[in-house]
Amino acid sequence: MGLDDRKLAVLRAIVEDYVATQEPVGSKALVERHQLGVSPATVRNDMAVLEEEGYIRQPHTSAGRVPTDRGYRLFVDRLSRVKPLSPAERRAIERFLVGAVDLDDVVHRTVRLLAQLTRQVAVVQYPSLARSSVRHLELVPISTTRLMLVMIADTGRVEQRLVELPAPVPADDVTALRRLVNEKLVGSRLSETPPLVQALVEESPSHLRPAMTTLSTVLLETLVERHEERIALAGTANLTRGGLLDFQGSLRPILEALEEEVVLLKLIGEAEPSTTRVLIGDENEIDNLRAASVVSTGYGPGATIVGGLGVLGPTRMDYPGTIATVRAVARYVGELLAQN
Amino acid sequence: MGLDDRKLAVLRAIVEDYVATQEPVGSKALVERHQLGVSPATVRNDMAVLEEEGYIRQPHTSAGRVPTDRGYRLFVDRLSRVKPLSPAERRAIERFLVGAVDLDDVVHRTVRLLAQLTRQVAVVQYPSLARSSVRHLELVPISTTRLMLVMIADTGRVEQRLVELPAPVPADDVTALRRLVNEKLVGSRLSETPPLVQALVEESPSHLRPAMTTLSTVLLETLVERHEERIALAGTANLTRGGLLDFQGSLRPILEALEEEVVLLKLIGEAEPSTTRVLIGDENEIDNLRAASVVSTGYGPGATIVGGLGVLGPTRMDYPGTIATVRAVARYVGELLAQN
DNA sequence: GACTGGCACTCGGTACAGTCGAGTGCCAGA
DNA sequence: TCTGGCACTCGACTGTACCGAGTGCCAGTC
Repeated sequence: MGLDDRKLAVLRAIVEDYVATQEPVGSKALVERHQLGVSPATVRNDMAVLEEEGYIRQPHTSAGRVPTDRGYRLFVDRLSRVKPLSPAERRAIERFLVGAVDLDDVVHRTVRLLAQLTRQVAVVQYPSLARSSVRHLELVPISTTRLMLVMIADTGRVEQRLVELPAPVPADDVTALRRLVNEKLVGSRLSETPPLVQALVEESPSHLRPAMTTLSTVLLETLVERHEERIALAGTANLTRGGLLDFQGSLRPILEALEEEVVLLKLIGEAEPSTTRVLIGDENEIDNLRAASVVSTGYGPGATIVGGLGVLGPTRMDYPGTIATVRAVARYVGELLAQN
Repeated sequence: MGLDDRKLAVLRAIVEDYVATQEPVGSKALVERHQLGVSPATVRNDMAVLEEEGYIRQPHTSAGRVPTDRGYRLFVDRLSRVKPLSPAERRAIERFLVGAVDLDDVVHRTVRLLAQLTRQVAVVQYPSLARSSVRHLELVPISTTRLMLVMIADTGRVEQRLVELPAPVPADDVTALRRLVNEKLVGSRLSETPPLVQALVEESPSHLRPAMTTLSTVLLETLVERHEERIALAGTANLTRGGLLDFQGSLRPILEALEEEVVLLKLIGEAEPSTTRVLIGDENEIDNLRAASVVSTGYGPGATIVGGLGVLGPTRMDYPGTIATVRAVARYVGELLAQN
């Protein structure tokens, strides 16, 4: 049972109108606003088919039609025309991102920009440590038995951990430790460090062995294994746009999900190069977000991906516009990172 | 026109009942639930006086009474009895905060704990740089003309900035710079550094002068002047408790305000030692938060204050319980910080 | 003078009936 | 295959009536 071109055009028109007006759209309004070249009655027949196929549905008998998740999916996959960014948006992006002083700043600006442009909830993942390389490791003595380990990654991320040494370590030894770890680890990807760290312990002179052992434990455990991912969020106030119509009036589950970093990471962290992922309503694995859609993509300097970013909004969302914006922002951020 | 003891008891009963039930409380229900020892008619007379004085009001003619902001204020100042923490809460606090590995971790755990215990929106300010001292400054060469400046503060905060040097600086000079800044600045409070930094530039050998000048600019501008405050937030989902009754159904302004770091800082950042500040509804200077109350206090190791924390909720809030929890959490966090 | 019981009154909430109109499905005809 | 027409459905809105919680007031009592 194929859908001919006109039926697809009808679906597209329904999606576009519903997204714009937020009201179920009827056959009459449809022919008035779009040049379909047929009468309302014909459109009604098409609608009946579309409904049977599960692309649209009627909220109640005497109302217009509303797209289903499946309808949005078809729309996104086959019907939406790419919407180029307006010059104003383009300018906004550039203006927003120049002058960022450090990574924190870049991420914060980006997430706000994204929230503002899409008028939805924006999420930006910090460059993943798993995808970073070590640029420098610093050991700062806090007391004789305590070191602050500072790792600077090539992506700009800086992580610090307190290391409790088993025994006091003199300043000279700290210098030696610093030299050793830097020689061995600088330049390598964090995901590849475990064997290197192992070797580091084995190769270190015996008087440094105990300290190096604790140090390596901290390194492995906190930086590599449970690789600390960070997330920035903005625009939650946008959830309240459209009154209580979106999310059927229960913001609760959405807000709860947004507080779980793990959930957010799942949403936007699994980015693949140069694809933009769109999850619509039910397609979402997280129950709390079944009423929402997510548009996400990866970003990074050049062609490599170091993290993800995206937005979350009602299924009734301007997909073409949102996709365009998300992509554009990701590209700009990538360029920005490439400069450093 | 003094309020005698019974009128105060009536006000207290109204506040307690309204907070518990979220429904306007009438004279009859009041005498049933509290041992006031008088008849409903008498209570009604008292209520009339309380209303005249602006402590309570009637949402509509045929309804019970509801406390006004002024009523809550009186309640908080003179009527509420301190509510000791339950052992369960006490245990929760301890359990939640042990095992924190670094400052980020402490702050995140704290803000979640606070949100969970009070069932409201929790805000925790990172230890303020203005109130921190320099523990160590590190310069990491990124390229010949770029340094990463890492400052470790005694409060555990670690800040990094990229420094663009006017001309290439050899490794030896970086070492010299590092030694100079550390000698001069370690141990001093950030708020007191400007004259020291000035001296640093003037005293530095001429071949280091240009680099030191840029370095000092970065130091002053980004770390001292617009001293970067950081904030953690949790529990926004709690805003949706109590349906749409609180905040008269418009979460919007609240969510917007919560996204503004400046606003949050104003709320909880102006902490004075050992006081717990309670801002009720209208008392709040921020228009968007006129429908909310804020309970905040300072925290820090020992008696010193390094930052603020607090919660935000509906004016209809369990003030005694919230105040007790906020204080307790602040105390525990202080102890935790003192250990480092 | 302070408290109480009684009573009339107010007014939001709910239930119900009636009307309106947008939108549909179906069918006969072009 | 499309179209115009028509009967039908059902949510939204309006107006009415009623109930009851809660009040204010007043006369009476301690």
